[in-house]
Amino acid sequence: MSELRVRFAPSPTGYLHVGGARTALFNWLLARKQGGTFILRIEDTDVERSTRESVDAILQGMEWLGLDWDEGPFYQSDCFPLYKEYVQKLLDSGKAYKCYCSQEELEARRELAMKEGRKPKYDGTCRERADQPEGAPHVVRFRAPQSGSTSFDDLIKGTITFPNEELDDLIIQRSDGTPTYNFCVVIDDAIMKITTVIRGDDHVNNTPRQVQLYEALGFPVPRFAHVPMILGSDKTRLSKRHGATSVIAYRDMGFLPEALINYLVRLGWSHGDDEIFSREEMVAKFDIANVGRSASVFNPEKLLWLNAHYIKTGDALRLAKIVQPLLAERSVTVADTDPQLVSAVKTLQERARTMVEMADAALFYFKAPEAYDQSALAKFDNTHLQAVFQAVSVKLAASAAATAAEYDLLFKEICSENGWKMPQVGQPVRIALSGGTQAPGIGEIVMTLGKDETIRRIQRALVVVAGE
RNA sequence: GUCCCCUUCGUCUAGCCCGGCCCAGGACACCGCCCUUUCACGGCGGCGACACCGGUUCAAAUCCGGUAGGGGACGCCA
Repeated sequence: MSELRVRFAPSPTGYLHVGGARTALFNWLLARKQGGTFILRIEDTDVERSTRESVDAILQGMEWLGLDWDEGPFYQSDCFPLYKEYVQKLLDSGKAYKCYCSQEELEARRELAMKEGRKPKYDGTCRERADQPEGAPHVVRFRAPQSGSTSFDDLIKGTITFPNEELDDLIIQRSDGTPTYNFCVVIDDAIMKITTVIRGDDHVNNTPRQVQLYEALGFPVPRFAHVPMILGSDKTRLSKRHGATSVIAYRDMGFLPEALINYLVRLGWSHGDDEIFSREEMVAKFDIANVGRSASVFNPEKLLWLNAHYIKTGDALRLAKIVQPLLAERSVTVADTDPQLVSAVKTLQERARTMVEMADAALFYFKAPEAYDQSALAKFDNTHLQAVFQAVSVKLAASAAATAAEYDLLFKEICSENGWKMPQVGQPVRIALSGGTQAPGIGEIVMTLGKDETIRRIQRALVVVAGE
């Protein structure tokens, strides 16, 4: 039994998007589950469009998601001499030939074919050409079989068969001497001894040509698993106009990597009715056989729900480290291990769906309100407010309470001593402390703020109210 | 146009391979009720789907055929 070797092979022409991330995840999961090897390979044969920035962005995205690779990253651009060797081999054995048709000619023929309702494939003009004009610009084409059919067993979609007439002689080397994608993947996957190719389903049409190439080159054909696409809400291929598609953009919007991973793994794959998966559970339960055959729509609402779940159940110290820089952007300076910050995080874990929401909601803990929600304040008459603030100040100053529960008890006492109902006290105090009406429980706020700061804010509110 | 693939609630999906347990289960969203000092969390309930047509069968979401719809590919991009 041979050991599993899989790879993720993005082309560095943009950031890591959610579709690519899911493909990488499925590869990673299978490798981890079976104790195989996960390889990262950068497909940068298109020198024009490949950039260093994209490579960095992809690496950064993988790292953030915790998808670590065992070998690589390998760059196809480092292997050009190797590809050339194989092109020559094919040329020597007559399995490839030089084609002198110009791009303009090809373009024109393609358009004509389309217009006449024919398949716009290469017409084979140079296939049997005898003369080899010295120094004339040319590409190298693979001499593909023209009859019969080519098929492969897809681990997800089952057996797929293509009639060979549908496949034309694809270009394996450009006129500038660089190799093309379909040729390089085959060489690389063969040389890296990839046993299972897991990739997006937009590649199924390429697969029969690649199978022919493997055979022509004398390489064993790997197994294939084509995972369905991720679509936008209008059921077309997911793109920028559907909103964010970059993995890093989700990080910046305050999503936790485990939430995105959990969301992605459930998109197209399932394990009964399970929804929440830890990394370990995913690895243990993942099976390519349970990947669905149809495309799925990316649903940001569900991602948000998952994110809320992971914030709710996450470790407060770790979350504090994540909000801290967000707070800094909002000009709040606090150490990420500051007990007050950790306490603030704890009071917000059940209320924030993203870390950005948490940062915004935490602001009031570190900045006393500059203004109060007037319409909320207007629900109470001025003398009542003054009486409440007065009573709270006095009671607090004399109290030894320190926990949220003890503070809650203290507010209950204030209520019973003055014949007030809880909302009559809680709401004004909440406004005095946070400026608004939407905040954690009073006891939690007071505990997080500390007794002294609480009294200061109450006093200030008293002055403002009394001055009106 | 040609080829390839796909089709269960609005969305993600279970069930389909090995027909009956499915007048189809779970989750997100939505609606309602409860909990409650605000906002949330949570609990309970509701709404809501087998694309269509035909066949096989005592019985079909499940098997077979066709139709329609959707997606993808058709590049000296990957």
